[in-house]
Amino acid sequence: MPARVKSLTSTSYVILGVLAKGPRSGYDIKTLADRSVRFFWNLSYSQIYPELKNLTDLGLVEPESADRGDRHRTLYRITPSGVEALHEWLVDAASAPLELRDEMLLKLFFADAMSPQERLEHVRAMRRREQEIVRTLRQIEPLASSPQSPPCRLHVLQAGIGLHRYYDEFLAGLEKELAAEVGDHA
Amino acid sequence: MPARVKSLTSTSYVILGVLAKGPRSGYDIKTLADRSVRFFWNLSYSQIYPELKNLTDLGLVEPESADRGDRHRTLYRITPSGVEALHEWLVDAASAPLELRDEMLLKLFFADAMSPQERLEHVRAMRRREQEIVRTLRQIEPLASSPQSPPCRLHVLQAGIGLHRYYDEFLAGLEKELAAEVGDHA
DNA sequence: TCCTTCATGTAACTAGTTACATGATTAT
DNA sequence: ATAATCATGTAACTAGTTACATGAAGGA
Repeated sequence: MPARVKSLTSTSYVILGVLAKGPRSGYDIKTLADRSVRFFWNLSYSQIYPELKNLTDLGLVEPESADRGDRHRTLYRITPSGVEALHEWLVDAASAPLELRDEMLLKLFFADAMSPQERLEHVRAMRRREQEIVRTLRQIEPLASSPQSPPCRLHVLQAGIGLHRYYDEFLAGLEKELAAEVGDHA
Repeated sequence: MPARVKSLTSTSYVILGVLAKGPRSGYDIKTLADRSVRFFWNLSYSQIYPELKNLTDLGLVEPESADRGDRHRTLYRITPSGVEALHEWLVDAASAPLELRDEMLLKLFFADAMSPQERLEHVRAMRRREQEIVRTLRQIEPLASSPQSPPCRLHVLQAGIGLHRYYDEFLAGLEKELAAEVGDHA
């Protein structure tokens, strides 16, 4: 008797999508997700392990023991039903909304309650953050450019790099404007 | 004896930020947020009303009855402690991470399991979504450009418009590439 | 009369984060 | 030795969504 089974969420499909390339452990899934989808869909261990159980109950993945010495390890393999479920989700054209949450942009929105100097410092902090994200994404680029990796992976990475570069450039314009106001040309 | 008080979240500060302009009802806060911060920080009634109580317990806002006829109505006014709390949050330079969640980008990431035609259709759906967001944001522009509105409001709106326009342009390039592949020049 | 807007809230659920807990293997 | 990586999970909490529930005022 299977445990009460939950329906699938985007997180479930991320896991199925990763497993579509071959059997992986929960740990592998986390590592791979951190190097790819993390920037627009983050996963944590406390979501992955329970979800692997749920997918097993639904017959969409199958666990297989793959211990290495005393270290116990379970690989999960996607089943034909799993492949089917993944494909159904993929081709569903229902347009999900983009969700953006940016506390720093929120602060910028209320920045009239800050001094011009504080505003300027805030925009600079935002720029540092964006530049850091771009650096991180660029480090992944060689992986996504390899011939084993399908082109869509690189497309998505380039979208991410482009968006964060655009954001930084926008903030650069704003920084200039605010710096002129303050008389700070650092 | 105040109820158990929760500490402040970004959502609390959005409410304080709105109330900094003057007393508002929960309903007003929702309406204003929907026309401004919604695109990078969404609020729902079921967050607003309990949070107004919490902020009251903390002494950061004060309720005042402002019934209109038989329709009962409570306005909340920010207190000096509330203004202080808002300012402390604003100037805290701790760089919060940007959170982006985009299920459609997720599908694009796994698009190698789709046919080229399906991929193309997906990118077109994404473009329609981005164009719709840009249209909505542009409708807000006159409000944010008015002299009563501080410049930071307009800056944030322009950041949003720019980002979504950039996203659409990126997808346009991708669409072109995929259309050439499929031999579809619609 | 009927629809929209104004107005306030709760209950139940779903999703996600953080902290905790453990221990083997591999590289330095 | 010891630090990093591999490996798996739970418990408690926090945040957020969806559905429900109600009703007055104002405009068409």
